[in-house]
Amino acid sequence: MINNRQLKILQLIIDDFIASGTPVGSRTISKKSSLGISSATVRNEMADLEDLGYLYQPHTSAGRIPSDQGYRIYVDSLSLDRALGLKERNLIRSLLISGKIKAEEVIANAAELIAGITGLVVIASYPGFKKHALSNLKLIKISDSKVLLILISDNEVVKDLTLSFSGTTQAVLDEISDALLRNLEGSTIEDINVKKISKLKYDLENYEEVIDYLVPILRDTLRNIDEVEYRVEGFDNILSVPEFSDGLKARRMYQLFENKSIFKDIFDQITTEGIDIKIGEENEVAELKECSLITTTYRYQARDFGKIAVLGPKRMDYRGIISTLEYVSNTLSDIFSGIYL
Amino acid sequence: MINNRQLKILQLIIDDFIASGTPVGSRTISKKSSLGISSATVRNEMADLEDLGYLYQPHTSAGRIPSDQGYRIYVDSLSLDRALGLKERNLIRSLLISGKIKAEEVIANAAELIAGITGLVVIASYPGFKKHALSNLKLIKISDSKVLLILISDNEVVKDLTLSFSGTTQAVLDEISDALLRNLEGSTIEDINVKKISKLKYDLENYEEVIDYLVPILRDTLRNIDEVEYRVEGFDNILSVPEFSDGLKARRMYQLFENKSIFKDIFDQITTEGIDIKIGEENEVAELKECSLITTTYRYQARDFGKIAVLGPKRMDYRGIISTLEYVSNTLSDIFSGIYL
DNA sequence: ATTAGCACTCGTCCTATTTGAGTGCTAACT
DNA sequence: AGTTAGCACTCAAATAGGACGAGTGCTAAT
Repeated sequence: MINNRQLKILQLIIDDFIASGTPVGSRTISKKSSLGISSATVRNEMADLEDLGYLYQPHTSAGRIPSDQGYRIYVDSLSLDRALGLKERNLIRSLLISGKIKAEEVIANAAELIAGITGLVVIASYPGFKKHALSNLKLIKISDSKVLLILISDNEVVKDLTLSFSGTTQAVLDEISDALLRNLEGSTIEDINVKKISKLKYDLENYEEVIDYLVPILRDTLRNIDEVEYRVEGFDNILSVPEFSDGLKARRMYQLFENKSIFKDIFDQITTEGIDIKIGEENEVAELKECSLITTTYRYQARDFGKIAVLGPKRMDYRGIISTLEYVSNTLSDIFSGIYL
Repeated sequence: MINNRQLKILQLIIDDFIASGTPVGSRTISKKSSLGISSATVRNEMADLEDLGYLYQPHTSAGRIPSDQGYRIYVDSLSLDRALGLKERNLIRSLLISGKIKAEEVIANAAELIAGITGLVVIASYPGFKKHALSNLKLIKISDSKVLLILISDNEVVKDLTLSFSGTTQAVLDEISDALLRNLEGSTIEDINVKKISKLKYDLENYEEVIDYLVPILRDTLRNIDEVEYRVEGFDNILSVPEFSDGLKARRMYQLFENKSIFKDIFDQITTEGIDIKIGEENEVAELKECSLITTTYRYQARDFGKIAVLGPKRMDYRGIISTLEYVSNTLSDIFSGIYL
């Protein structure tokens, strides 16, 4: 299929293209390569590599550019040994263990760090909420017509929701809160349904009316809780990437990120644990077919994962990004498993 | 100083420049104007207007562009009668009264609406928190080591803060919450100090230790509550504005908005109530000296105001934006005063 | 005071022309 | 049989040169 020398040449071409962004010619490779090969030979090999679909020419008299397939074989053959030095590792770890309390903040911090290192956009997902058990709950009076509902899950995620709810006192709300919690504690959010809520009536005989009023509001509210939340860091980086810096493309990217549902699409295509790489057309999300996406998962609790993705042009530093992402996600897993407490 | 005809010509030039974005020549004005004036005459007047500092030429053989001073006199002479038709007013009002519950959502909604209408960036500030009285408070257990503090002010703003706080039960937290509220209710957030919190000890004899632990945490937390929060809508619009659409400028703008403190600077320069217009160099914020900023205030409660600003290139539709902003802020004031309940 | 007319300026657009980085192919070399 | 020197060829990008035209300022006539 592809012989050793061809692979070596392909790697050199891609390395050069990633660095320069311009099509790579045979002479450049001939000079660089330690193989002691003339440009004519390189030309012959390049022609073969093009026939195999790993390279293409933007126009006849230009150098070569890697195709998605070319990037793929390049990435698969990448060696990650010593990609990250001890210094870098220590720096990353110390920046991750920065004393943030909330899981959200830790993740946001990590995403920002990766964005800084890679100069690309980072998308992170927080652990889910719907699939976790309710561990605490409180209704708090905001005003005569509004009540705040606070939900806390056993993975320490906090949700607050404002309900329209009038004519009550905090004392009554406290009683209702206690009763709700008694009945719902331990249920997962998605298991909380009308039946469970309605049972409260037996528990709170004096407040039947209030319960009747509250049930439909609560049901609708719970139904609309998002399963996962997302965080984007380093969007501004993309505005400096030549591939995206014209106004129209930048705007499309911005608008893409405004609709949170895109993040679900992006992450749902990743089914494996650990590092996953989607190059160009390999992406199922249409808007990202000009991009590469490197994703990793971090372990949050026993069986719960969050994901972190780096998004950028296909021409990106795969080696560095993979190593960084791998190290950060491992460190996050350690942090959440309590190793650094 | 400047005579009637000169003003008229200046207005025509600026109208044309706002619409076209290209320097305006004497022939264009001569044809458009109802004054029945030849291009030569217009040229003479234009030369005078340039001497007066209202116009300038980007290069010798080009038409004229308004200076900041020119925009200023143009804006000051603007008539706003019937700038907004009944249809538009009704549409705006109906979109504002969209059944949102939270004040934050109402404002975000309004900002988005204005961004859509004007095609520019909108920055809105929510009413403050520190200067309002505390109306409700609750400590909620998140996990063994974390507690959530919910603060509600009498202007219905909700703040939630996560505290590091271990080894307690919800029952204890409820008692402490009640005691805290008894002592602090009605105080403004900025008035809550160590002395007030410490008095709790007399109220909660059994929990001295807990209180000792809580006091410094609470004090630091309260000190760090932001006075005002901000919301930006329509940032993507700026990516389509020719004046800002190159990558570097767009990135600078994005980064400018990432540091929330810039919003304080932007709004602090506005001291008047109602519509305020800052054109180019009139802006005290250095990064906005190429922009125009139109701000308005809306009344939230008796003596509390929020602000909404439209930010864009100096070449913007002042008339339309001012009218829209004025109408929206008035309608918001009405909504918050309860007229539409 | 206004305007027609004219010379002049200068950015923009269009059209060669040149340049140079690159290719593919062939024939000679090892 | 694989490698390489050599050469003709291609084509994007850079350069140079007009021509164009939108604009000005000034002057002289109305």
